[in-house]
Amino acid sequence: MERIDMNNPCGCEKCELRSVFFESFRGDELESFCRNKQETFHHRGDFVFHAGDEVKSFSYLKSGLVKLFKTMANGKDQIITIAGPFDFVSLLGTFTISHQPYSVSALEDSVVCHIDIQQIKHIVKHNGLFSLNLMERLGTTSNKIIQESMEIRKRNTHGKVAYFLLKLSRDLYMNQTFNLPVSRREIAEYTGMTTENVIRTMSEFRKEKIIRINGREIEIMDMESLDRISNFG
Amino acid sequence: MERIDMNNPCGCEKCELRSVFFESFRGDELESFCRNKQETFHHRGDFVFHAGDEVKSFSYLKSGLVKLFKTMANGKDQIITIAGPFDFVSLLGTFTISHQPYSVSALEDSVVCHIDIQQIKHIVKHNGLFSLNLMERLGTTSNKIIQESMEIRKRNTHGKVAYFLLKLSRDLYMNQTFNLPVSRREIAEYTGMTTENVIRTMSEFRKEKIIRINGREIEIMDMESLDRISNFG
DNA sequence: CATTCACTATGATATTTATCATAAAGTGAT
DNA sequence: ATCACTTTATGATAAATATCATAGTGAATG
Repeated sequence: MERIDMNNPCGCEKCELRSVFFESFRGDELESFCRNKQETFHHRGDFVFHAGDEVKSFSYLKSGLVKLFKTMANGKDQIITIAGPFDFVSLLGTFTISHQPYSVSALEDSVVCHIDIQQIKHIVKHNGLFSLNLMERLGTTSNKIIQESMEIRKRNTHGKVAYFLLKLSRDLYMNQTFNLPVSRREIAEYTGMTTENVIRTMSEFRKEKIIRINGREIEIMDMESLDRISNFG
Repeated sequence: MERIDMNNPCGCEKCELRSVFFESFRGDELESFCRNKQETFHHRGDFVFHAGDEVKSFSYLKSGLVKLFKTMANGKDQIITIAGPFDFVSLLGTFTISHQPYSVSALEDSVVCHIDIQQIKHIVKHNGLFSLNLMERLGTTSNKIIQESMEIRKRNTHGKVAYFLLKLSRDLYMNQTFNLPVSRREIAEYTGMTTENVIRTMSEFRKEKIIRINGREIEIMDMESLDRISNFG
């Protein structure tokens, strides 16, 4: 993890969260916000938080890709969700709990923005528009996680893998060819399957010419079939 | 569904949400709140919301027990969570979405409090302390759902059923003897198993003298074993 | 450059879970 | 009380998934 020293700390012109974090600021709130905002850079594989860490900041992903996960008693990880740019890395619990419930680590080189938790609480308390905007945004995030968890749960192994590949293709990369940001083991941790069955399922998709696999590169060749497997499997 | 006419609309002396809904009110907010708050009564089995209904209010459970669920394409239900007194029935999505993502129905006779969504948004916007309190409370709820979903997912069928029975006994009824508020089919919908396997698993627990079943009444006879099954199954 | 280690891959087998079939018991309505 | 319907129950079988074993591949490291 490296701290980023910025000459322009609030150079967030392209930030999708502008509407939440800036358009509702008043008076000296913006200045105070910029003064306290910190960015950290994390190489692929590095941790952003460890489960159990003290919650000091409210954080969101500026660029890259991270996974939120929990390490179970048997040492295996369980992935809760994968977050992309402008997704919150701290979930809502941040407001009530003192220690991170999940670990967060970088799947790709990532930049995370941290806002001091006390400062966020202060702004929420004193700026209603900001509160409302933040609440809407946080609600969407939590809802998405719950939604996705239900979607994956109801599918069989083929459906789970198809759903995951489609999610990457459609929501994250918006392209039918993309580089898998996760290992087969991580897909297993996310979908609740065994690694072997993820590999087997992807091999079957390959043999049936539904996808093409070239190292980390995946091309969805038969979107219709993959969709059918995702919806009926 | 019956509307309740109250002579004392804000007679919520025992409400656990007092701190969120009252202690942060200022000036005429309390009066306005009481004027607009509505309560509805729902008999066991009745719907509180149907998925797809327009979101008009922000709602929480005053008494009783409800389930939040989704009806899938194949007609089967998937239970997201079971909510008890003072749990929110509207999740966070309420702030962003226009239509209910889930159906809600009463497992026991229930009273639900509804606050006009526009009014809630207005208060959030103008009362920072209320915002912060509400956000904390909503965060806890969402977190609990996500948490629970992960807990269930990682268990095998025996572990799922054991976990569910322990949850009822410990969190909801705080007693090792209680009346099951749900059918075996609903346990299946909540845990993602088949009804037959829920029945079979409970029968096995009965045969092994871990639980006693007498109609709807369940007594956990061997808490230690059930705990072991929940934790290692 | 060799070595180690994680990842991908595949087959054989065991286990778990779902499906199908049947029946008894409970529930609500008339 | 009777009928229709749902829930609980159990067994037999099929299907899905996990486990175990083995090996090739690729990436990182000294």
